[in-house]
Amino acid sequence: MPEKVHTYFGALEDQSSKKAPKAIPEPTLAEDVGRKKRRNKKRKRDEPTEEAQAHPNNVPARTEERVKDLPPAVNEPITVPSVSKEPELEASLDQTSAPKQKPKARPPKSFTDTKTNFTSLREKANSLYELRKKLPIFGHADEIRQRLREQDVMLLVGETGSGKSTQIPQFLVNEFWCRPTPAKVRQEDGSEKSITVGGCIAITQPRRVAAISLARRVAEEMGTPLGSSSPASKVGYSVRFDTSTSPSTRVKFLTEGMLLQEMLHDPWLTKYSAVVVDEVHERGINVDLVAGFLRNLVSGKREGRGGVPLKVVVMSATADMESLMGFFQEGFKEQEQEQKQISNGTTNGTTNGTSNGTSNGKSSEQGSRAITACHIKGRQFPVKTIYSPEPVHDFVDAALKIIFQIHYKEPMPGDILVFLTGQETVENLENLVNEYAIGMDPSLPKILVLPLFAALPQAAQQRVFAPAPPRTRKVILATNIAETSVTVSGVRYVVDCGKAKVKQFRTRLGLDSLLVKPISKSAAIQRKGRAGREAAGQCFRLYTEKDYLALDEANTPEILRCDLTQALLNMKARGVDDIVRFPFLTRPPREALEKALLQLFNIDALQDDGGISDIGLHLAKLPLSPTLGRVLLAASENGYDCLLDVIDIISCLSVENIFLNTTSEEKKEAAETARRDLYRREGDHLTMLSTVRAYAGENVDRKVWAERHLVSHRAMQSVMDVRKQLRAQCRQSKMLPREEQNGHYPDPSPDLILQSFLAGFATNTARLVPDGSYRTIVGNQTVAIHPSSVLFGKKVEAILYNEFVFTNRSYARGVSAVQMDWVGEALAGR
DNA sequence: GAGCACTGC
Repeated sequence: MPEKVHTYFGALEDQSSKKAPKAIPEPTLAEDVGRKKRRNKKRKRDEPTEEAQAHPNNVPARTEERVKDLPPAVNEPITVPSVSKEPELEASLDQTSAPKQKPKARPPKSFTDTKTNFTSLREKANSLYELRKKLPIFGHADEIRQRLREQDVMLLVGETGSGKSTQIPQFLVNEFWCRPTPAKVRQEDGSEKSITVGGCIAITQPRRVAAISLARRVAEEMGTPLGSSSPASKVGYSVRFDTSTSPSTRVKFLTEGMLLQEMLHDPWLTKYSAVVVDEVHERGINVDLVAGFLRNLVSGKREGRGGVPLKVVVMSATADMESLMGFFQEGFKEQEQEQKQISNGTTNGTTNGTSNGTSNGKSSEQGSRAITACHIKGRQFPVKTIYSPEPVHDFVDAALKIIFQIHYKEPMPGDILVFLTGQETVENLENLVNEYAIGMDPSLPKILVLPLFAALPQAAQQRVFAPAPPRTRKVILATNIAETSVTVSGVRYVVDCGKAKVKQFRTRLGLDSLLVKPISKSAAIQRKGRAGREAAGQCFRLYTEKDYLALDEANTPEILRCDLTQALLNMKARGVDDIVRFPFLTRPPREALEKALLQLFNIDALQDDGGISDIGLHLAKLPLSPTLGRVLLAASENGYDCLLDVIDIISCLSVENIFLNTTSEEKKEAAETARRDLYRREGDHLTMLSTVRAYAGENVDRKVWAERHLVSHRAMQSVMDVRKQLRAQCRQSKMLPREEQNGHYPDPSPDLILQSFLAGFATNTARLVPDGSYRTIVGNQTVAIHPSSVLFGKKVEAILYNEFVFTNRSYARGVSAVQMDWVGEALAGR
């Protein structure tokens, strides 16, 4: 039986004690994104077939007559015969609180599509509607709409399974405030310009897969084609390398990074009537920036939107709403104070209607200035927690015992998901389980061990999603990837080691460290929840209850753990002059901010007065770290050939490792032989270049080529995507000639290439000292060349490195040999 | 002698 669904709404009455309807598993977000072209082609091929299968009696319509009488894209109702009252459809008709608008005052653009089978799309949508009605959030549609009519900012806690990500955009899309609105904005020269503001809802997601699969699901539910597949499509998405929207798009799922990028070009987000920020609790650095910019946008005078409000919905799965509430309130307060000062302090009624954490909306004199909050309980089956009675020293060993204990005692079906720290522990445990399984009682069900980590080739990852063979229990050994990015169905038992590898940037040393640390309570709860998606489950924590209680409440926000150079560049490019006054959701330490500013000065991204330079503006628009972007600009001054070569290398540096890890001795030797013709004695940078050139020049079968050279085909596909994007961007900004010359590339010039790199990485250098070790030139830290480098074990005058990381010791990764006088010149030039 | 997870016009 499902747990009781308990739902309450702000300060309103408690509606608990309703029984939950039968759970519907959310669509899994685990599907492979694949490559853009392949998917786009596939989608076009597959969709009609899928529909035909779903409705065997429905002959796919070729006809135009069905299509031509479709209403325009906006306000097109889906007829739901069995439902007497569908709140969503009434939204645009309900004018009790909305200002009256002539229905056809400004008819939205209509685009016709003669190819899509709209009838079958609608039938699908109608059948999905029955499932939507059962989502915990569904009953609150009216209330949510009502509140957002009155207020601009809403905070929504929606637990896993509440349906918030798919339903909220549908609740809002037909609201009167969500229509394109004509507005006048004052331009820099003082003249007025007429523009259209709004009409579209943006929903941000931290991950690409989530953005794409949510868009696909919402398109189905709304009975509209997806993205660019039809000009009449109302739902689209936008992620790097893959944007699929149409002229009629009204609901757009995008990654946080993509929204930031859009904001660089359109700071007032004039396309949007609302921005829904989903999964804020994950607190990636991009979501912090988005939140800061949005706060400035809603609490400011909206002059760039001609005064048209922007609605902001901030959604989180965990209940830490107080800090968010305070965050947005402060923005409104600051603005009130400013206005007070302007109007000489004679305004009245400045009390904010949100003092006790909730707002009843109507009473607030600030109207749209108030913030409203609501909490929707999720749908989750109960999960029993079993703690280790004693502290555990070896969690691999402890996990092994628990896995077999579960397997012997617990009934089938019920797969086991084990959370470990990394590839190494996963592979160790994999071997152990397989060894023990050999001696298992043959009358017992079999065990199928499946590793799952990001570096695993795609095909191996997919095995995890296949259902277990008969009489077999799946044991999935996963890293953090299974905590948020990937949902595995069939899991009823979770084993949680309580640890994860965490990356932490140490400002003072300019060093990234990757260390095993205890997870937070909210991560522990998230892991546990993975056992209760489909039925009641159990979670075995390989730590004591006391240890659990001592854990941090939430994960450390990324903004406190990473290099801030890129974030600050983005802010500067958006015209934030005073970084210290920027509304940070969590303020990073002053030292970290200063260090990042210094770095931006060092690469000429800022002028002496702290304002952004032309170089900085250019860098902000590149899909690269500012440092790599600087290298690209430097290379462009060394001629087309150098720039093309540097693009190839930068493309490699901005994706995961392109060389496959070799585990066995045997493979290692094979790899050495296979890769010998790729290795360059100048170092890793030139080795990457020769690899990209060889891969790109392979016309027969790149996959086979990659396998033979023990190069990751998946990584190389990303490299080619980045390379293409960077080349296109360089052509656009005239750094490369318009035409792509597909000719023969001359031999690279290692000196020019490495000198270009020094323009961004002059401080990432080390020299050989008499004892045979390397010391950083700035800071005099000892650093060792990473074993994955082609220069590992070699001694050269000086090295340039891409990354300085600490695991067991300090390593330089991505290393090339440079001359000391180049380094001297690069450092003197600043 | 070694590789947590995400992400970008």
